[in-house]
Amino acid sequence: MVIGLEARRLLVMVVSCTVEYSGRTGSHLGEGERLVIVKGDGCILVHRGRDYQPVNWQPSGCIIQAQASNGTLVLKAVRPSPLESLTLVVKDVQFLGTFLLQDDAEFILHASEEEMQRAIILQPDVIEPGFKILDFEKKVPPGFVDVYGVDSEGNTVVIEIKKDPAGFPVIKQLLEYLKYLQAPPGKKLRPMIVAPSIAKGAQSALAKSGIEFKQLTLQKAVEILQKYARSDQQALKSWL
Amino acid sequence: MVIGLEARRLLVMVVSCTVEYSGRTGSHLGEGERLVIVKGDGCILVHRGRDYQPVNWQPSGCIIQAQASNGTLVLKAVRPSPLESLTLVVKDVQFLGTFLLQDDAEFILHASEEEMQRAIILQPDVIEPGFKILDFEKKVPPGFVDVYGVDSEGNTVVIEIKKDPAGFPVIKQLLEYLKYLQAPPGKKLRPMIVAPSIAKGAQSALAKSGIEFKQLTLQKAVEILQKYARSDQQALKSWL
DNA sequence: ATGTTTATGTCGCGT
DNA sequence: ACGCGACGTAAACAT
Repeated sequence: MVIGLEARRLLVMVVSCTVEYSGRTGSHLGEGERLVIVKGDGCILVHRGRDYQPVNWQPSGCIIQAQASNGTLVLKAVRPSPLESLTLVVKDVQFLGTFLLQDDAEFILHASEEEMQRAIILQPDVIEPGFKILDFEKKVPPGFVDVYGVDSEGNTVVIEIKKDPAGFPVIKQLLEYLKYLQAPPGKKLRPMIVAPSIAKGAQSALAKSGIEFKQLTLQKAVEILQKYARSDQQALKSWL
Repeated sequence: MVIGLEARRLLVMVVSCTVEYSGRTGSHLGEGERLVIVKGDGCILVHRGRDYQPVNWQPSGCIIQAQASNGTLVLKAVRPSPLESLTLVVKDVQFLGTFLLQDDAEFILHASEEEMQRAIILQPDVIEPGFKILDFEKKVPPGFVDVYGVDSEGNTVVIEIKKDPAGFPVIKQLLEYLKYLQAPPGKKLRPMIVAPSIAKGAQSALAKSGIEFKQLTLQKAVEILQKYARSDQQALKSWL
């Protein structure tokens, strides 16, 4: 008897089983009770009683077959490339249910770096009075300059934004960008890192690099966004 | 009314809910049906109908509170450090169950590097004819030499094993080990990397370093292990 | 189809 | 507690 793994349906079961994995490497898990989830897109998760991550799994896009014989159910999930297979031998089913999840909502992730950028664009003087934006996501060969503008005296300001404490990598990255940028005649090129703080060991390297640092916390950025955007505050006002 | 989140128990529910996350960054997910899992160690997973990974989650070790009011259940999972919170507003419960998973099995992951080492130890001439093992996991100040032996001419061979394509780090590591090793008088010291392949940019560095490269794939290693070990083939013969 | 980069990565280990 | 590297990382994005 073969269980029809209903297309588009979510299969949830609590079972006693063993799990074998073979592929990029291999694993073995003896008998025990686990929560098994099979999703409609052909991925499978085997969860134990603790830990965020499943003890065994197979990502979406693999072929799942199930067959029962002699009172045991064997679930097999094979991923074509890279070739790897997950095999569950189910001895005992404590719970089994299938669900059709009605879920059309859009998932919105607020990338804080993007919000910091938006805050600077909306209110450039958060950097310093008189700062004007010329461009953002400006293309240079190694990547994109987050914000590009001029200060009150006409000097070019090149801003790299970091949501985390600014460390060596961002210093290196910004120095790389500078190779492809230059200030107008008689003006200076002011490289600047905008971040909530400076990483522990990076203070002296930052000083030596000639890069300026301007503190901007996510909280401050959010305040600015709130001030300018009356709509879309729902996600923000539920802080606690 | 507050649901008692039974200690050590696994809570599984299929609900219609909204999810807000705020912490390292933030996210918003409108109403829809999802599978929610709360484990005994205080982690929470919100799964949609597709994809291996949960759409929202909180790792283990966070404080989970639940309160019901006006027909809606609010689940909150707060992680102290880094401070972040996940909030579910549950409108409708399609399924709810709690389970006590009896699971004492040990999870065994076959680290392929270890199996490559075992294959070399079982059959040293997989490296080259006449190669003899003197020691493995041999202690040197910076770490452990994977395999240590002599070739047919009495030269000392120092082997570092990598399961992934050998890159710069392993070259550096092996060179480090060499500082603490020396060949017998009149003999050579032969550093060697054993790996399935050489990483993209590492070819020339490897040549310059004076380190030899011997290809050994996991598959070849497994073949050798199979040849020598008649037992423990169960995990291997169930392919497909 | 393959390679590269990101991530609310998570997790384990060493200091 | 913090920093670092590994992971069967997975997934998105570019080639």
